[in-house]
Amino acid sequence: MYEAITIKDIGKALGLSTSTVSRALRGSYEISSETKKLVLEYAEKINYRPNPVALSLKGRRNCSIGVIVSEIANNFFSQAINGIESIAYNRGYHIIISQSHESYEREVVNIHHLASRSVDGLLVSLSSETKDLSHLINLHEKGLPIVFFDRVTNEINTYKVIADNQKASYDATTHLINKGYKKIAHITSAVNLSITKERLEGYKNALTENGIAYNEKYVQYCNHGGMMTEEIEEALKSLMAQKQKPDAVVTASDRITTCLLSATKKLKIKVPEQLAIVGFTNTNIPELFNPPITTIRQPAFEMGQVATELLIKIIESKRPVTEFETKVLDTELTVRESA
Amino acid sequence: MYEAITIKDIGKALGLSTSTVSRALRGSYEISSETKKLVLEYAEKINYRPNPVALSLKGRRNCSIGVIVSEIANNFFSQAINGIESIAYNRGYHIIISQSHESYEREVVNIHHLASRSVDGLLVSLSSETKDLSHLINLHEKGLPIVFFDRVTNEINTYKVIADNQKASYDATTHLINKGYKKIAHITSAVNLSITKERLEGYKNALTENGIAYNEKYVQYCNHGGMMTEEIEEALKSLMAQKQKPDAVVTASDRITTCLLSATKKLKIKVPEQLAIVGFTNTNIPELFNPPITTIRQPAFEMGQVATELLIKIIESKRPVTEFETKVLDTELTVRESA
DNA sequence: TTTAATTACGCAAACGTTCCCATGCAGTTG
DNA sequence: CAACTGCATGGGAACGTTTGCGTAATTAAA
Repeated sequence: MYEAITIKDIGKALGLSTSTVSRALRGSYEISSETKKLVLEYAEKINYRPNPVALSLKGRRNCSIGVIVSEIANNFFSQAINGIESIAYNRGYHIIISQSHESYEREVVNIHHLASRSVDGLLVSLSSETKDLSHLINLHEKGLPIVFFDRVTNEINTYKVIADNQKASYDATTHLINKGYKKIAHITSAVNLSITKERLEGYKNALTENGIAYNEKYVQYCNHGGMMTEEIEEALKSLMAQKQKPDAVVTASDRITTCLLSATKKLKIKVPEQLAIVGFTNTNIPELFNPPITTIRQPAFEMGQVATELLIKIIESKRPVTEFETKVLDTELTVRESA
Repeated sequence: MYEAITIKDIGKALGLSTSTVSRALRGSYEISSETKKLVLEYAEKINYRPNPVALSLKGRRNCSIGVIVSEIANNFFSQAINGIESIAYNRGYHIIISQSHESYEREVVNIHHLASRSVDGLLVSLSSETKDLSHLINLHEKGLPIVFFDRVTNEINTYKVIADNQKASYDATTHLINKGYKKIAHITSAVNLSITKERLEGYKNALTENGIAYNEKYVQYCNHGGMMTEEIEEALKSLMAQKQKPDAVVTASDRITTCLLSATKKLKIKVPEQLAIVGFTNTNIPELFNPPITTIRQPAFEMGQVATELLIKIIESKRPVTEFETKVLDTELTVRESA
């Protein structure tokens, strides 16, 4: 279709073999500086670009990183992606973004696609449906560098970057308790996600430490993570239908928080009078909501940056990396009118 | 790195040549049905996946579509991408997303990267800095299918998908006029974008048709399209510093609208008492803002879908497509309290 | 029975690049 | 002057796949 300029064309034009041209372009010490200069200048002139597909076939790095998240249309992830890109761009890497839409099947398909297009590494935030990790374990065992962020797993030993979810929801819950709320509910994501567990843990700890009994009925899991508004609405209805209506709620994700606010409006529940809300969200405009919303903000951009740095570190490491750690970044609780 | 299963492995295991295996997998008529069955079953069994990199090298389609937008962290674009993906996924295409961050340079680099990874086609929404289109013209002339959406150009003859921007901002402006506002400002994106021109046109038309003089000073261009909050704040300050302060404003993009609302809060300008606002935005939660905001909503998801269908149509067309059209989709004005 | 057609398969080139292994030549050493 | 070294370069295989062409075996037609 496009007849791109190849190394052969250069060779032909200059009366050199392809091997010489290839070496000259890579600056091999074997090539005389005159020839190098000649080749380099000519290549520059005709605007030669090596064909990355051919490079991939030869098994060389192609300086691209695959990113898979559940949903781009989500403040947290889009900010994280911007962080990823900010580092990748500086280090000469391209990023290829893919979405799982919280579907296990799509996650598998997309990860295979990325791997088979021979990205040099993968930045992964798991879908909420994912329980079986064999697709990733396979790739990891074959040596593909992988770094997890936000939604991680401990079935794979590699670098992970997460927010201090446990502490964040502990603080949020404690804040509510200190404000005098006693019947605090928790609306959270799919039960098997790492973030769900961590956030639930913090919530529980805060309750028990303050002598409030943990009530299972106050915890609502949303398997679609807020992608479906009905789900949140159901959760809210189910909470408000209980004999002991909760007077506050800690929400565990970006979409859940905004959807919940929407749902309270729809069901005419007054915030914070009837129900106080403090939620995880990375919206840029929490103060514009009615009421301005008390938020737990994750350092999304920074998480993306850190994850990318770690990934590139593995990719560029001469020897296989075997010592990994999990970076835990601080969150930020900002109190506004909703709680 | 990963030793994937190749066609050779299958051949070796089955005592067949690679060509036979290849043909059997593609269902060639030259291969006996027994052999086909044998190969197919074995391939299935060992979970063979053709190497897309090798396929690309051979110049075959690889069923992937490159998408470039200015910014993912933008309701309009993330919804459009979801629309793109919904079609692509059904038709067996993968999408590779890239951001220009409104930078011409990044747009060029990323488009080259996508093209050189031999995507089958490109879905493009131009960056606000882009004036020179030679990078795209080149690819287009070489036969790479390209469809533009939202931010288009008429320098390239291909399919385009846009919202009816002219009508949308005409309607919005008319709505303000009907509400009694007379001093209507317009905060918009970079001056050279197609959407900017179209939206400005509608704004102007509404004014003149209602006997209101068009005032150049009431139009503020934001070259970063709302990516920088300061820019919007400056625009607002500059408007409010005029002798004849505007009493209403039509904002021309997602980020501009929310940033403007933020800025009014910061500068303690009451909406809609001191300044009415109606804006283009695709936020899912316009009713949650304070005040609930009057919006012009673009059919982002649908635009993505239509653009993708058209692109795949070009990609899969046997003969070169030469007749193109520009699809114009309706927008939706929803009146809320901000105007 | 000979010849032609058909079927079912293999060989090898090609895509663009890298890289190991020559090869030729100049200069140096003994 | 033979043997070696170092240098600059070329030849060609390899990566995984497709595909044009060739060909053996079988079958059908003459």
